[in-house]
Amino acid sequence: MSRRAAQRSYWLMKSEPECFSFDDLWNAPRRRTGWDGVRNYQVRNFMRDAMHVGDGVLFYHSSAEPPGVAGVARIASAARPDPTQFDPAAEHFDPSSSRDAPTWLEVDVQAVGKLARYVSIDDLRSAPELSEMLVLRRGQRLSVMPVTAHEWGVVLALGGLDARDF
DNA sequence: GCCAACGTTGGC
DNA sequence: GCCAACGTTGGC
Repeated sequence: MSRRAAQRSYWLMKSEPECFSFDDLWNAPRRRTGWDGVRNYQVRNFMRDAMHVGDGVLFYHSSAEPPGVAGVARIASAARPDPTQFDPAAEHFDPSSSRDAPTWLEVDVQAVGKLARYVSIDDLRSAPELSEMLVLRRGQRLSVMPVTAHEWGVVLALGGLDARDF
């Protein structure tokens, strides 16, 4: 069953490019990967309750020089248990989680478009229409956060893309 | 590398 | 359930 465009949600997802960049996603098999390692309850709840296949994703480079939106992606799967929580060798192993009642979730994210221009955090701050964007808010540390449909369109335009294509 | 912000932990 | 200590995030 298809979802109406009006129900589509948009997200900004942060990754440190030294760890995993948008180009890494673009070059991955089927241009997609499991977004594992989330260990924040609010983000877990976004994945569980509010994300849907087809939602738009602004792929944001944090701890980059400069930080900014590097590409466009989509949510490509429903939420499922994050396998790294069960792996003692994984960086984000969680010994308190069990397979019967997994604490942490992941979703698949798939790259769908390269930006014509990188949209730096200064570019975002300079756009009056983006003044309420959560990623620009002081002290905002969530690695995944919602973006409004309007902000989505403005950011894509700053990146040289037409939101109607995505 | 600094440090403000803020989520989590754990003693009480 | 309070709250101080601690750990992490992420821009600068």
